Amino acid sequence: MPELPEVEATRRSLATSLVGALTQGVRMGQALRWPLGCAPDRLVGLRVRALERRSKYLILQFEGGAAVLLHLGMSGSLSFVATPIAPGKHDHFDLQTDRGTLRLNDPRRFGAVVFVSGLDDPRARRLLARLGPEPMDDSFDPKEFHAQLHSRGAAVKSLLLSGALVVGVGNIYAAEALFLAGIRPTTAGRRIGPARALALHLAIRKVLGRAIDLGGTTLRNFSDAHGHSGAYQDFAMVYGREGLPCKVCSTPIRRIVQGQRSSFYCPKCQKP
DNA sequence: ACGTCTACCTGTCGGC
DNA sequence: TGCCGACAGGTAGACG
Repeated sequence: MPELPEVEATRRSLATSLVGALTQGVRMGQALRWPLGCAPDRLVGLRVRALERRSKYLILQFEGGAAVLLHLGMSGSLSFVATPIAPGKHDHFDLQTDRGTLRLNDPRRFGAVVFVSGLDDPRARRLLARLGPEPMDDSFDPKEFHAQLHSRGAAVKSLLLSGALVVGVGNIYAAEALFLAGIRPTTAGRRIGPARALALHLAIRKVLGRAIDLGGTTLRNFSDAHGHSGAYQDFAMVYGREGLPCKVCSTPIRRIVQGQRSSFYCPKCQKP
């Protein structure tokens, strides 16, 4: 589920409730992608200082420097409620605070909750230090983006998903941004000139920005921490629309597989 | 260094 | 009704 807009929607919906809260207890369900990295008790008695986001990781920072990295994987979502109901089959992490309980529900368990003593902790660095630029930051520079694209032979879709050129773009928004930029997902990075690179740079920001404003995309079960669904799926131009007419030119949308993932594109609007 | 593939796990849906 | 395969929003790590 969650790409950058969904993670950001989650962060925004949680920040007010969590910042300043005091942790009081932890409940673990089934194992997630990685072990927590500390005894659960270590998470009790900490004051939340901030809730940040880097790429698709949420970073729950505590006073004193410790932090919890949260990743939602493919199927994770967070909720925050004053008085939680009994945990269900897929509720794998509860963090109880004096203001309510933060709960991670993740049926596929590709998500993760990792405790680190600080952001310079090796475990944190291994996950965060090598990430590409944030799409909405100045560090995501159009000229550098073009230079990186131009130096690679792989398909532009794969390059977007790799997180090396820019982070936060997943399978849905890669398809949507490439449609907006008029570029086929199979186009080799090195075949993309400055003008198309600039168009793609703009398209990535536009698509992600719009999706953030709409609270993300809800395909099956994503919702923010207060249970609100996203609305971006109603505006998708190509994702999940195989065989349906292109909203611009009516040509049927095609689906292909790249790197074991579906890609959707309009063969007329998007040029090789 | 780069590009590609595997593995992790559960649920849902369509076809027979 | 049940079985079976395809597919689903991510990504670290292994391999050539």
